Amino acid sequence: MALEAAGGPPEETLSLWKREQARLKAHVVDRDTEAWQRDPAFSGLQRVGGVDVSFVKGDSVRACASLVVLSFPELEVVYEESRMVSLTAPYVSGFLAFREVPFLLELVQQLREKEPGLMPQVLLVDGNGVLHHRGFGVACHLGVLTDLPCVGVAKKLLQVDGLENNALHKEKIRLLQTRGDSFPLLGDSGTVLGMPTGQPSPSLSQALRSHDRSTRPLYISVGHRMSLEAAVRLTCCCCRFRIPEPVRQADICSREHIRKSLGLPGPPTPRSPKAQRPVACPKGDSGESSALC
DNA sequence: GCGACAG
DNA sequence: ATCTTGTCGC
Repeated sequence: MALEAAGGPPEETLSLWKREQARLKAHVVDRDTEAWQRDPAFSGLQRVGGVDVSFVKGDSVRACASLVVLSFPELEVVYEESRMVSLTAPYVSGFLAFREVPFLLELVQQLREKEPGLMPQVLLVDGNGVLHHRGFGVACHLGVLTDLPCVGVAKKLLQVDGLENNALHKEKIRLLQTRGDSFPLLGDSGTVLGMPTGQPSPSLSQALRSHDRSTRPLYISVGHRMSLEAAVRLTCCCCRFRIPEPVRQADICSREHIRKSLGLPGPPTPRSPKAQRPVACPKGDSGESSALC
């Protein structure tokens, strides 16, 4: 029947999607637009949002989209909303936004209507920003459509623009010693490649060690309305563990929602005997890396 | 044919 | 993304 399970979306669809990405890309702002973004302590920043989509195990359609808002710098959840959704678009590398963004957008709009005072001042998005085949990943996409500052936070390196997770890259990762350490991801487009409209695209992404006890880096890239420097610094300030709290809480939230909606076994009440501590941020520089908070 | 492939 | 308990370590 009308199942395209075999080879993914038809070429025609991908072509439309590419055009849409190119159109929206023109609206991306890859620099700081807010005063707090340039402040060494992020003074003025009070709410950081996170979004995520989790999936139902054996189901390729049902999923749960979540939006959470955390106070800053305490990182306490002040808002959370989850919604079961029916996915329409399949996952295709380079087109993640067409699968997830429509639902995330709905969550943001719902918040805008019902609790405008809790609107986050920035969104951490699970996935890439400008570190993308065409320089327009899901974090850019959501950023432009919501006009909110966004940061792309990916757990794996998307090997585009000549970037490779090879021995040299792994060696650079090994040199990241403490949280806040990072190195720039330099693609080929710095020379001639890159986008048609003559976008120079200098390193707009970095590999970041987000936690002292985590070897695997995060790949941070500009989403919208924020500089890479601020994006990396902010991400680090949001990390109690390897994954920044806003994204981590959104993930927990969506998975929990799925469990409930499936009427599953009792949720193991996670005891929290410890009082939560405010987040401490990285200290002075080391080599090419820098981080202040 | 082979390798790559954010979530 | 998801499949998964116990386990090793601080």
